[in-house]
Amino acid sequence: MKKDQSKRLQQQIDAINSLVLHQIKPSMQRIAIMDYLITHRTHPSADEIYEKLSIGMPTLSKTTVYNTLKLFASNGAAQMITIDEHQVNFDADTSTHAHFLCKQCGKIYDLSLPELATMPDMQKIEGHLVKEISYFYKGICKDCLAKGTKDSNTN
Amino acid sequence: MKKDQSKRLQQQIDAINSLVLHQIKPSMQRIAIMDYLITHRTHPSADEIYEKLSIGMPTLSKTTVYNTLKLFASNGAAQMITIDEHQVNFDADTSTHAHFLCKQCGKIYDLSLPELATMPDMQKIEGHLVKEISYFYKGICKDCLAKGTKDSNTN
DNA sequence: TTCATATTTGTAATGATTACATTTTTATAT
DNA sequence: ATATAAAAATGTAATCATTACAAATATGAA
Repeated sequence: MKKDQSKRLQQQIDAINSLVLHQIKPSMQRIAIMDYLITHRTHPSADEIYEKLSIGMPTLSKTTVYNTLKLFASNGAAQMITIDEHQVNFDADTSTHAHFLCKQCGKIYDLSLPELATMPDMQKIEGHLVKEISYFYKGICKDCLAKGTKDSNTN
Repeated sequence: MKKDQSKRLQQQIDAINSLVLHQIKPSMQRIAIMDYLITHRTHPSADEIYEKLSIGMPTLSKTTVYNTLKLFASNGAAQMITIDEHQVNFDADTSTHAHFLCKQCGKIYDLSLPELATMPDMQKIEGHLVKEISYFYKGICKDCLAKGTKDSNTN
């Protein structure tokens, strides 16, 4: 229907705006990747993005996805999340917020921790110039806790 | 001299104590690895530990180092630090403290952030059970700032 | 000593990420 | 429009940290 199309279009525009805002020249691939990041708030990995996008964009190269995400990160258009020791994840939300990784299902959640947000960017801590901040939490997520409650919740 | 020897011995004992405290049966390799972690507060990687220890312990296997560090981490005897996207680093100090990675020299610093230490372990945040907490900061360290100040410090 | 179990070892995968050379696209000047 | 240079994307082949796995060794109880 018409509404879906115009919504899609608006999303594309949002992606382009974010690129331009962060001094990144838009291209088909960059728009597609940024769009994916904005519309999928699941903190995808490079490989995940590649797998999904290459369906509708068969010529897409995995190298392009890696290069583009690295570009996004260094221009502040995306956040690189190293919460999982096995792969890097990405987040289009570059505001300082915390992440929670469920050790059981592997899902990464956003956490809003208002008391931490008070720290301004680009400040010095113990003499070091801070450019990036990450708050990572790991454990068992709400959903997995609920599932596990059935019988074994002793540990 | 005598003093050095007794100091070394005390360090070994500290390593063993940490293992036993965390329900890890001591072995030559485990003691050596824990001892290395305690006496080298540089947040070494598995490979770094292997390279250094294998000099005085030629039969040591890299797999053992990896397995042992994983064991330490899951028993709370060491902290796994995923601040660097290229490799995992380890810290024998399991108290909740922050880490700072210098993007220029790659060194990892400990940061004591008193206001963050207030959060007790094992609490729930937004319904998720938190078991581990990591605070990561990245930027340019004190030393690199000092070196760089000579001429180019405009950016 | 003997058996069972835990630990270590060495080698061979695995798999995410990167290097690199080639091809394609884009922008600009003619 | 065309030529040309620069930027971006592509595909393949490395790299390299980490893990899987099977064999060897050490440990501890019976």
